[in-house]
Amino acid sequence: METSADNFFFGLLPFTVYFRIMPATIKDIAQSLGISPSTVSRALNDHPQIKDETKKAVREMARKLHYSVNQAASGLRTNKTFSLGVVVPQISNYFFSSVLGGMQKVASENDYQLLICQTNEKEDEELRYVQSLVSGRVDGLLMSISQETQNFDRLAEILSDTPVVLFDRTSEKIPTIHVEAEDYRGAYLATRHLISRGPGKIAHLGGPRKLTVSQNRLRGYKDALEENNISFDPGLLAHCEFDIKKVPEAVDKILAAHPEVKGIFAVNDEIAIEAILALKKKNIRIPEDIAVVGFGDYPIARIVEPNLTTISHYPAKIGERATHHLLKLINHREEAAVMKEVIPCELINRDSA
Amino acid sequence: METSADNFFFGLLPFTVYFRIMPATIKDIAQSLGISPSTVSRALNDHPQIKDETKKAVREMARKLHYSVNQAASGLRTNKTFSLGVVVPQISNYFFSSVLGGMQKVASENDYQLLICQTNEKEDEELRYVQSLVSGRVDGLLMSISQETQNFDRLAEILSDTPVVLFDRTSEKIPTIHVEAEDYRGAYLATRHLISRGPGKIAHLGGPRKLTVSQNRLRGYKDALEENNISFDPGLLAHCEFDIKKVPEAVDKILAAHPEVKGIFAVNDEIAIEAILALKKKNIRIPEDIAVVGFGDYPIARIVEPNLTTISHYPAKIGERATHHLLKLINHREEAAVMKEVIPCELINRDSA
DNA sequence: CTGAAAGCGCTTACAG
DNA sequence: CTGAAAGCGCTTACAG
Repeated sequence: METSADNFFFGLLPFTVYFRIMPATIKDIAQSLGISPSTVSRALNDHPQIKDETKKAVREMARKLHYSVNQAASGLRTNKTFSLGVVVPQISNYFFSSVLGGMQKVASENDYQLLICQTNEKEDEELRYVQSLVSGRVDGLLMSISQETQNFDRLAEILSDTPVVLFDRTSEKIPTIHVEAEDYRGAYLATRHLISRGPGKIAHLGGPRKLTVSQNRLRGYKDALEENNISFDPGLLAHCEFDIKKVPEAVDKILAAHPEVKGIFAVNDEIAIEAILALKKKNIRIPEDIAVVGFGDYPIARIVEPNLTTISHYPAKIGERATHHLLKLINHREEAAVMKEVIPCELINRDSA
Repeated sequence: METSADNFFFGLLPFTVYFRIMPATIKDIAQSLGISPSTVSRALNDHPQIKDETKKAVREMARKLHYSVNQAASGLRTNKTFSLGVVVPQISNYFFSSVLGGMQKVASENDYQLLICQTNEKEDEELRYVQSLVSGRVDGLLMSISQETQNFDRLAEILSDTPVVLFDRTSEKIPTIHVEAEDYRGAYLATRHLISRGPGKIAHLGGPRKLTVSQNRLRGYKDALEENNISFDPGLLAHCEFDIKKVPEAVDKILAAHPEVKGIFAVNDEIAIEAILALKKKNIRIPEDIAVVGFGDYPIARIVEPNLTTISHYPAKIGERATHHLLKLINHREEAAVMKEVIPCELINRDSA
């Protein structure tokens, strides 16, 4: 076994002194070939007026010299960076990391790269990142607004000069393309599913009130109740702010006001699963005594017992569509519009409801 | 309720025609203030020889004109991009997304941004991204090698000119700073924990053979056995390639060869949990009949029943340390060394073993 | 089909 | 303490 000194450094092997070899430029290629930099540039960009022979020679030499275009220089000249900025509240989160996966796919298919920033739900960090990305670093921005953000004026102002697509956490104060999950309809389906199991009260564990996501899911819940002639009872609603630590208390609150509750719809799977854990601790049977439906179809949904019935909202798809729209915005600026695309949700029927 | 037409577009609100307002430049500030661009640049960069008065005026005007530095231009001139490239096999994965979170934190504290690419475990995509990042886009690279990668020559060649730190998926063929979890010791601890529960055979569900991560965890397992005078039995080893679909078969294979097995150590939590699910289907009690230990302390570990005993390896910390090393490499190139930092692991004792 | 020249927005040695 | 000038590596109208 290795020693405990392993805990830190080991193996300080022979020093390597880095010296950054100056990368080859267009000028180097031109010189080695005895032609002009202009021609090299054109050949590299497959300009139609350059002889195939010349192109071939240039490409070969470029390979030989390990040439790769200097993006800063090219970007400075053309005002294109082939980078997209992404601003999310948190990277390490099932939903957002899946969205990022979808974005990366579409971006990469179109030879774009992603500059990803994490706001930690802080308004000032958000503003800082947006500012920095917009300053010549990216051709456009994909953004999901932080929870804390109150003042959209500055943001809207900065973004008015830049193609931007909002996803998931959107705001009407920033008029552009919005891509969202079908939050309203998903919540409606979830609640209807709970109602369909038989008569009884249905509670809702809601998310942060400020977020449109929470609001839309709450609306879906309320409308499903209404459609079934069940009047909305505020005592059946508790907000957990996406904070799983608040769940046991929220469940207690609901149970105290309405011990006879028979279904809970939670704003996301993490909250739903925490609720299941809390209910099980009280020896409440799921779904016999209380049924639970989540939102998101996180990997944990198929691990918890009973397996969580939930709404899948296809985060990778959200990322793909948002990126698709942004690239269209960048490439045909004149067609830019204020609009919303809603990605369909689906009820995944498992054992918790 | 909204109509099903919502599934796609809706709300094609008033068209907005974007026209990118040319952002203010240093020249604009200079003109409005009647001073030279040189002075503006110096003032903005807080050059010591500029009068405080001038600095103040310049900063005020910069704010008024919504000036922000053009990174492409500044980068072209100074050969600094203040961006770090990150190349990972997959973004939407608990381990990597947590590592990214840690990287983002340290990068942002040092005014660096992250350009993140996902290789999908493909050697050619990996090469393509590295190539592109290195071409003047980033000051350094953080990288976790894809499973498929066989040929390190080209990679090593490209990277020899660029500061690079490898994390988690490393290779000695790329001699630089490596940051890894304490895979060997974690596996050792996990296996020792299983052995300590009493006499009996301990199996291992291993990862992709090519990965050093898998190799180190396998070594830890073997050494723990050896230290307890248990000889290694290949019939107790099955490889699942990080593919949860292969787990039931692997469990069957082990159980067929050794029905009396009493502990399983899995290469990661996903595999461990899939094994628990498979065992439960066979009405095998956990941990009474067979105990299970995972690796990684994923969120699912505290949800599965029984709660998974596992090894925590602190992915965010791995990301933080890797970034820290890269920034040091970038800022004091001469101190660059070939070395390895190992982030300590810890046994998280829950109910599955 | 190719070249010479200008210029993208910045930084920085050089000069004063 | 400030300015004029050169130049980073590229692209592209202009000229031939």
